[in-house]
Amino acid sequence: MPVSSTPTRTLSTAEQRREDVLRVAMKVVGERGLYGTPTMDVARAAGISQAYLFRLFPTKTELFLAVIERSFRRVHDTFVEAAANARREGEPVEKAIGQAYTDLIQDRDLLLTQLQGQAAASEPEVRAALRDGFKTLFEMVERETEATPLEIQQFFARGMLCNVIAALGLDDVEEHWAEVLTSADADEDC
Amino acid sequence: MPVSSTPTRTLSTAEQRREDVLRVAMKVVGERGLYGTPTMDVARAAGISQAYLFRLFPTKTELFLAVIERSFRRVHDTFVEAAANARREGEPVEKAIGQAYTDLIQDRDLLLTQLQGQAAASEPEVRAALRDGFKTLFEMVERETEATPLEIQQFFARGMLCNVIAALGLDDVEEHWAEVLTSADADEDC
DNA sequence: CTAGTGAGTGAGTGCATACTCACAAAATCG
DNA sequence: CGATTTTGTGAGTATGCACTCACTCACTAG
Repeated sequence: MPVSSTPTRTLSTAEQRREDVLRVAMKVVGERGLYGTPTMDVARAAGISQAYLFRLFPTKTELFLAVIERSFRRVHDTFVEAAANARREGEPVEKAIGQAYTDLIQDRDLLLTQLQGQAAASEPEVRAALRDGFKTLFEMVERETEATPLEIQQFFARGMLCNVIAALGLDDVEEHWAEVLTSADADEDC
Repeated sequence: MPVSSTPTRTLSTAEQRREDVLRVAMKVVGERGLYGTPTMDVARAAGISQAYLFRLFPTKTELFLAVIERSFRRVHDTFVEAAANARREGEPVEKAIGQAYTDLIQDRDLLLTQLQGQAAASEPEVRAALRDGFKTLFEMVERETEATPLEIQQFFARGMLCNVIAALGLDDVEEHWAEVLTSADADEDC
């Protein structure tokens, strides 16, 4: 384990590479999921050989799991940071969370990754990772906000709706039904 | 096209077979989706040869599309029927829809099929079928109920949450977070 | 009966793809 | 410097799977 190395380096460390791979893997895997994405596509997108991809992640499933975990971590960290900021500034945490939320749903890859994870939940390891991710997320929201159980449920429900909005590309559909489903307004007119 | 045939028949008509196949296909396809489900599995589950499966559905994608359409049709018809019944009995349509809803979410295969459809939405034909299904569903709900746009949005959002609850099997998880997410209560205590 | 049609299959074919291995070159260590 | 570790690859292999083809058999019309 090289620790005291010179900063000039043309090769990456494996850890760095893994991180790079995961970032681009979220794009590729988000489209077609665990079963539909050839490892070759991931390798190509990451700019490495397929052989080396398999050295970084010994199995396709493990790569997929890492993608999912990264996806959850991103959501989690974003919320925690927003809440911490709000608290430090003396602003309402609810608002901050709301803002973090609208930031996150801009990230199409993130939403698609979530969806693909759920679709592969028949794989026990994947299901376990998803349950764990949701549990952590849930408890964080419960801890950081004053929201009631019903509100939290609605919060997550809305998140799931965002996933399918991303998958169907409803943002670009200019029809009444699509606009109602995608609308983010809090006001309710009769 | 045999129309005036005797009712004793050991072979099925192709139409009948197709329907049979779709019914069992919802089970199989719901687990692993378009890319993850070998056609052989569907054929075996339906009790026919793979060769004949391909005569009934010329391509795997077309089979998948048929599954999705069937899935949407089931949801649609259930709601329409419930609404019609309620109206005939002079009962509130909202309640009837709510009841139809809780009936539908008992059908795990149906929910999983929906989720798998969404996960395969990068396939243009699939995406088109999903958009069409949602549009039809949306307009039906809008027509049959008095719900506000926000309510309709929440209605669909909750449907999406049900899909992932089914996928993760949260009904069987006896932990606080899972219970809150799966709870169907309308009452909100402080 | 015979001829024709539609249900149904066994046994492939060819290609995609998860995973491996033998090897090269760069970095680091002593 | 040479020895060792670590990043990285080209060229496989073996299996799984979508789709095909040449058939057989059940049924019906005439």
